[in-house]
Amino acid sequence: MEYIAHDADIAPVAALIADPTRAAILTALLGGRALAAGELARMAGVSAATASAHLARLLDGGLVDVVRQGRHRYYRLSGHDVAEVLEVLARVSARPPVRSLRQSRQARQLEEARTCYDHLAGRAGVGLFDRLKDGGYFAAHDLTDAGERLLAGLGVDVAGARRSRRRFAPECLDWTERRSHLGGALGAAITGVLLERGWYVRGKVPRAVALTDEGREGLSALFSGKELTSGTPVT
Amino acid sequence: MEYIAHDADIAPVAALIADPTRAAILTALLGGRALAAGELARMAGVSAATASAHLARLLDGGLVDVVRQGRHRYYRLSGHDVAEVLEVLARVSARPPVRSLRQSRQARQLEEARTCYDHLAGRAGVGLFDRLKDGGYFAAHDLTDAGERLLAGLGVDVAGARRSRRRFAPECLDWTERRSHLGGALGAAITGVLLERGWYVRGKVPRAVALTDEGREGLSALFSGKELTSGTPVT
DNA sequence: CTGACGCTTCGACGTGGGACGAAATGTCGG
DNA sequence: CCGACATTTCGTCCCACGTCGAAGCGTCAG
Repeated sequence: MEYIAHDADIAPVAALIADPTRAAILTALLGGRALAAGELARMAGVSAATASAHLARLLDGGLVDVVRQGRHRYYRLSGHDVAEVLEVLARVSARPPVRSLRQSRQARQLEEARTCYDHLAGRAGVGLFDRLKDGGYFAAHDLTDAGERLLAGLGVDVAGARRSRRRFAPECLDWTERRSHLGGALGAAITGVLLERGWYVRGKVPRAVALTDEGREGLSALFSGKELTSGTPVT
Repeated sequence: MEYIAHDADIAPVAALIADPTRAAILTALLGGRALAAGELARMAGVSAATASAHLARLLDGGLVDVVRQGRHRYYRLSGHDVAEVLEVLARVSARPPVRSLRQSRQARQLEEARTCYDHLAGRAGVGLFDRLKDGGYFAAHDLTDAGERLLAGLGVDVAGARRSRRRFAPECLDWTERRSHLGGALGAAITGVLLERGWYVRGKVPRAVALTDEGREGLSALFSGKELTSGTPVT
């Protein structure tokens, strides 16, 4: 259960953003225009010397680019991924402490079962994936022979999914459940069949789906009577 | 030219991630499982006391949740947006210093002219938007009367674009040019006409498009002889 | 050539915060 | 009720870093 190696040192970049003055400079630059050092100093409310030191560090860290033009030096964000970091950081920084009732009801619906792009997610997605693994239908990022037969019987075009240019069966980390569900071409193919058969139907809230009675019976029969437990073990 | 108010204090959250020990804890939690305090201390290579202090700060900052279970305390990331921050931060932290020749050639093609979803971006997109504004065809986030006539003559279904549920004419910040181009329903409609007329054709690289000779002439005539300059003024 | 201006480098100062060991709190097994 | 264990709190040390004024480079105007 290894994940893609994405262990770049996060701390140094975060440290660059962590200083209030540098954060002010970066958000000023978020507008997309290149700004002169002096102007940034004024905006951030520090002396030219201080701003210069900060800009040097941001430059060294690769968060900004500089364009020398006459006796001015214009700084700008070094790329759209930097802007993305700032925006996503702003989003979590502005997180409201609590949610309204309406929002929390919708949130609960989405936690139960929803689509993630085109495949099943939420407790339902995680549960389905667990049952595929527990039943010996799926292992090591691929279907077993038993799994191929199971899905063929259900009407899933596994061969077609394999020919697709998408990744076949990547695990997709589910953040309300903090566990993985099945994504990619296979996840989409399975979910397509579930919706066609009417085992799941789309709800009013955009990405929500709901299990129908037929779906409950069908899935139960498919996995030969095992209960679909939806407990949330912490480990 | 105001932007959406998104000026949450970024620095405090960044400061939480900026410490190497806390960053190690957070990335350990990125796997999605809830982990006990002692385990996190071991993973981060610090004493239990130190880890505890860090976890308290992360908790206070709202980056992690805690679940008390017996004499253990299991910590986990507080939401998927936190995970998003970490991942996007990892992406910029791992940025390769230089690009291969092939990549840089493709990058140059894309910088010149490309589609952004369904509308024109890159130098071409920014240039087109500038000429619309400079010619008095577009102002204050909407077409002027002259602009309506200009685009009607070209065959753009402006009325249809207005009826669309998409935003009509939002400015879309272009990160290779660091300037805005035209997006939304209107941007898509215009780009559709440009492609239909063969003024731009799609290139081999996925999102690349290229200006044809007819396109050069047509645009030149449209804007009554003004040159299409592609200089890059910094301000 | 000279003065004005923009920016960076240098030197010195002060504070914030991360590290650990030891002791306190809390929880489980018997 | 009592030891074993997990976790937090407390006290202390110390270094890293943000801040500014002054001095040093470049660049432009005349």
